[in-house]
Amino acid sequence: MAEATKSTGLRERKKLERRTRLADVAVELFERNGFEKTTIEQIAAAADLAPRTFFSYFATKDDLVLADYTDRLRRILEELDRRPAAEPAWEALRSSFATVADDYEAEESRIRRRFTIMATSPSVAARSLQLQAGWEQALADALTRRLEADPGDPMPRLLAATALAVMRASLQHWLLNIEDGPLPDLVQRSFDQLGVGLSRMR
Amino acid sequence: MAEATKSTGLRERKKLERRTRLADVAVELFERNGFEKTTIEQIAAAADLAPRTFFSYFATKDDLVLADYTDRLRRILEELDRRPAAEPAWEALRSSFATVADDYEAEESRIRRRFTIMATSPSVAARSLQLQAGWEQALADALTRRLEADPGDPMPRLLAATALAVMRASLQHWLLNIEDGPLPDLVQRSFDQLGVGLSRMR
DNA sequence: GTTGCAAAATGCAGTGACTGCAGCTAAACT
DNA sequence: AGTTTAGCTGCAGTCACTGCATTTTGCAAC
Repeated sequence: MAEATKSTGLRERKKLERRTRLADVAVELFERNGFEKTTIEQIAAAADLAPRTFFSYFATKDDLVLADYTDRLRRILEELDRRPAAEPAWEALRSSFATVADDYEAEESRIRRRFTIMATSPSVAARSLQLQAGWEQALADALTRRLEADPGDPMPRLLAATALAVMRASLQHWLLNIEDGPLPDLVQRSFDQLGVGLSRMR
Repeated sequence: MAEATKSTGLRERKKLERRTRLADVAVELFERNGFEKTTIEQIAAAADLAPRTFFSYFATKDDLVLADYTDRLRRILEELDRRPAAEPAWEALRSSFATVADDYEAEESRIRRRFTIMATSPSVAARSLQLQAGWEQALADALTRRLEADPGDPMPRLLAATALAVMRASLQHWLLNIEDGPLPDLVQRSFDQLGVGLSRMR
């Protein structure tokens, strides 16, 4: 039972607890008063911390809303690694994103709340896209390794960009038209519709 | 000769001149001193305007770098409208983006300069992506009309998102690997590689 | 349990983007 | 010339975010 509980010490535990507490009270305040009208000072006060301390946990106010993005990317990459090497790249991407779609579906309320905030505060939406651009890079790298392609081959990046675009479009559609069925199905269908041409390669 | 010269009056002409002057001196300052280290005060001074006046021309400092984005979107939409209605959507998109690729190619130095600024100042990159998200919406709307699809049909958005992703990936590849040939060719090829599955629909 | 160390929290004093408001200048119209 | 009005300007203020100096606190060695 080496690292089952990763709370190595009190210090680490407190750190994590403070981070989640900040994110929690922040989202609550955002929903009550709006993102723009909530100041960092208020958030820090609600989390019982000094304003200055906020910035050792989050680089920007935007990041507060997108706290789990890092995990999400890791999840995609893990799933991608788990797919058999013989499987065509587009297939592997489809499966990986389907898994993530399951996660989203399971956390619908959280996702929806975030969507609401993004809809009214452009800076958060912008930051979200910027983080996704980082995902694109990471995905492209992973695909380059997977396909054993040249570092200069544009195909991995093209695949990564397209997959992310499909995911984003599906997510948005799902959030706005929930009657069209569960997200994983939507993602599957979208990937398939694009995939006819792609699944052939490798 | 009603609106051949759209300089209706002195007021309009001055307005336009000031706007371009601001953008010009700003880019110059950005290149010399870096984006972050250039203040709005300096820009206004260099353009011989009051700092407060800057904000009646540009909403944010970021927008200064992306001054021409609106035109670019209009261009894409115009080209799309110009394509024959019988042409499959993916084909039409490919042609439209190829035209824009020509524009980019012709303005390589400007594009490259902007790319450099974006690479070092994340907020500009984020803003750029956010504007592109607006393009996605506009493109999706145009495609919905073109395909006479239901307002709820996810396909137009999927097409729009994918096309933009392809364009972005191609552009980035072109900027980093100029030896791989002209941008329009790259765009064409990328569209084709994805298109096998798509060109069938409509 | 006391002592010494390092990480983290805090306080302070800034910088700079951006906003609202109120007054002024100059273009435009009669 | 006289009036209207769009747009420039100055001023005061808010707030995200930063660097630096200081204090607190978990932790480990003794």
